[in-house]
Amino acid sequence: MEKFQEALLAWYRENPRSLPWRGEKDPYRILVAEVLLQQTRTAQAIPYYHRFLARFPTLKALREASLEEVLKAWQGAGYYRRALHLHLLAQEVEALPRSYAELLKLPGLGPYTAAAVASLAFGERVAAVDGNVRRVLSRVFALENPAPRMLRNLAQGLLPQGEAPGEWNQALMDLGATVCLPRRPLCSECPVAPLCQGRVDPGRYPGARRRKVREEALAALVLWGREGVYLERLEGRFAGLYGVPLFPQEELPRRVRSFGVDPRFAGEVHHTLTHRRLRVGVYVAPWDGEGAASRREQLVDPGEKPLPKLMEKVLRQAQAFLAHEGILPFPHAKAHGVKPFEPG
DNA sequence: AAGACGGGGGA
DNA sequence: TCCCCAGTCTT
Repeated sequence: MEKFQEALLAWYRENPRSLPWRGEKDPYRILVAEVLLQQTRTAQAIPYYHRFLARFPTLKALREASLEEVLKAWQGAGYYRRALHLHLLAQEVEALPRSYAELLKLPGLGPYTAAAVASLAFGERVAAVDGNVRRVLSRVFALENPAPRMLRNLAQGLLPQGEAPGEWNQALMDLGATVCLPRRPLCSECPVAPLCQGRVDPGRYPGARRRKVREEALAALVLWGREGVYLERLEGRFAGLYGVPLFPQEELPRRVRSFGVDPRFAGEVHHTLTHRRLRVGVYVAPWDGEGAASRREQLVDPGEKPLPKLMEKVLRQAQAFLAHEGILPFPHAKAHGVKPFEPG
């Protein structure tokens, strides 16, 4: 496999991607990049990388911030548990541990991220196996459905002796990201194509994972007043973020009764998650919190809270409806701009 | 082993 | 539409 290593390293020296965290030495900044990159495309992660680090430049700054501030900086990036784990981790350790084994114990760090940080920041000889590496190795060795364990062993055995482990890991990932593409790989440009056992049928390796998408009918209740909208801290899905009450469609009558309101239908919004298609009926009602003193203080400007994209859609829909009806919108209306109301 | 967890981009 | 992304955590 020496030829494989030489060919890939030679290619990488000529074709490295230019990324904000390339050449970065600060383990904390490397960690933030790697966590942001979990299940997230590089192009999507880059703006958040800059935003997050501008706000929390050091582990200490992150530690001293509130969870809500951290989530606010993460808003829009998705998989919000990542932000929670980063904040948690900052409380747990004074400084980042320097070994793979210790890094693996931290919340939010699995085999990939621990290996990436250990190799990139501390030069440890551990292979980082992400989706790119999985795809590259599956093709090179014609593996249709390799187990994570055997893939890690395989990658570990491939680490070259004379090369910095971090460089090697990045070389493998760059190849996957720019040449060994999921669909229609650019085999004619691939430095290891002559050694690739899967080249005859790249689409076969690794085999496709199928996922079933289920539909969910929900209702959102937008209670608005002069001071803002009634928001609560969400649990389960979008845990830690804020939003208007969201529940299964069939619970609408019960929830309406419990708030003592008489809402109007403001339209529907759709939102897709990895394994779910959400169809959300938006219902709006004026509300001043009367008869529910404990809730009155929850009337806030949504712009101040970390909201998931779904809630932004819901609020936009509600606000468009109110504008269409000539009703005074809630304070945050201007922040998002008013879109024409579209019935149905 | 399977499901949950966001959001977006490319074919 | 479907795929899947520099994955991790929980049943």
